[in-house]
Amino acid sequence: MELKEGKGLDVLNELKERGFVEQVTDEEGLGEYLSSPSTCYIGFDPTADSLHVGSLVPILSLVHMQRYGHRPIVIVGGGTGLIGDPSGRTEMRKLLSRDDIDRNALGIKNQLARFLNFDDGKALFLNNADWLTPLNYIDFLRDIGCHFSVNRMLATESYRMRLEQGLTFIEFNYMLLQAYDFYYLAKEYSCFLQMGGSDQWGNIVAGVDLIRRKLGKRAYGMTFPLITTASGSKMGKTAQGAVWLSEEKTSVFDFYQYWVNTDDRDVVRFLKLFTFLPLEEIHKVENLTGEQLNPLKRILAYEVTALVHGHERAKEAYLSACKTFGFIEIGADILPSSSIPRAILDEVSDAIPVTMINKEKIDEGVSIVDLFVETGLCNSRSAAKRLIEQGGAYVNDRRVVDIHEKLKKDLFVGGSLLLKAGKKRIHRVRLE
RNA sequence: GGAGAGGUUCCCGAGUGGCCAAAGGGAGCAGACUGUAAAUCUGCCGGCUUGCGCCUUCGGAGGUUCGAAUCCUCCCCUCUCCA
Repeated sequence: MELKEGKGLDVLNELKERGFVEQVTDEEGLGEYLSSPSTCYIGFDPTADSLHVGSLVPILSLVHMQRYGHRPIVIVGGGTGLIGDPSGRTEMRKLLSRDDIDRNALGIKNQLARFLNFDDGKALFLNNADWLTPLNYIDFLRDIGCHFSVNRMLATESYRMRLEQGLTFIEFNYMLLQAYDFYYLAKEYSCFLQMGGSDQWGNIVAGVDLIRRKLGKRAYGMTFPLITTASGSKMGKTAQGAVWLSEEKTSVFDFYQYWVNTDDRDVVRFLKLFTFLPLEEIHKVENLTGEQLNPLKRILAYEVTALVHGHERAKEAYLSACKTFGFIEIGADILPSSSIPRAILDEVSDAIPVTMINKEKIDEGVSIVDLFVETGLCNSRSAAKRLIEQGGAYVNDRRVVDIHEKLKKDLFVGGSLLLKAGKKRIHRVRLE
């Protein structure tokens, strides 16, 4: 990963131009802070063992920081995860066990290692359980609690919406703990910038205040906008659930497809947010409309997939999609920095998710309905039948009309067969 | 601890003894149209079944009844007011 030369304002400007910045506590001061190599941090909740598309913005902001020579710190909330952040929630979070949290933290760390360089302390991965669990309740109240005004806490957006629903005391403490994290990092790691989602504003500001009071130093906060799609839904949510960054949870092909299916209105915005393609190049394609956006969508999908899964896997997904949806020439002048293959390649690569099936089973013929269920393309046999009745089921690109159809061996061309649910969801079945 | 209100299928939300697998909306899925877009239109949208139909569901457990999401009892949970 190449390093960028530049002053603090440059990172800030790049982040702003790319749409990463919602709010900053003190823009001028922050610019100054970032004018020399500095440290910044973001906390991630260990609520699952994988991050999803929604976490991409925070992750990539840290990557930008590292590229400009700053030191990102990732905090995994091993301690705060035991509490549960009420921000942006209308219901209390499910409390996780310690084991769950530890396992999730590990998964998250492995994923982040794909994005950030953790060598030689260029980025740090810390677990706040290390300093939160040893805290003594009485000491904490006296040292930290005395700096917080309940009146002001209640006035914050994050708590106000919860006051209608009910808020437990354990959750009410979350803000103090996160503020303490920031204070601790400022003290121990000279980290004076915290970033986070817009729902974190209250927690971040609390930390900034605490640092001022305890250390007499100036700290900064920055929040990212909540990224929604043009049609109004949250990023990374589909009927199947979240779009995950881990291959086990969301196949590379599906991941790629998620991005190709981006709404027209979002394409340029997403190129800025989710790829590292130079802004000058993106500016040049900003005015493309209609069908011309298709190459951009493919590039967007390719680039994001490459960031998350690597170029090889991205290429496979891209070529698999081309096989199904057709190849279009992507001009060399369109976003030239992208390494998407621009010529027709006839490599035999395949990123379509695969299910293996026992050979013996096929001999007596396997029911088409069962196969759709087994591959996960349908949730139940009823759903599979419905799909067929509605004409959305395909075997090797032939529409299935009969619910009772049994698939025989001869349909397995070269030992494999292609199932489609609708026009976009594809699955391969191989004999073993 | 006391008083009241409430917990319905993915979400919101109707339903107060049979016509309820449960209105309506949203989300989602499929089809048509397209550009793997959006919008629109049509259909679907608990499970099993070719189908007649059968099974499971209305916070939980019991009960009344030929029959319960609807009535009764106990329990759990949430909210509001009071302490």
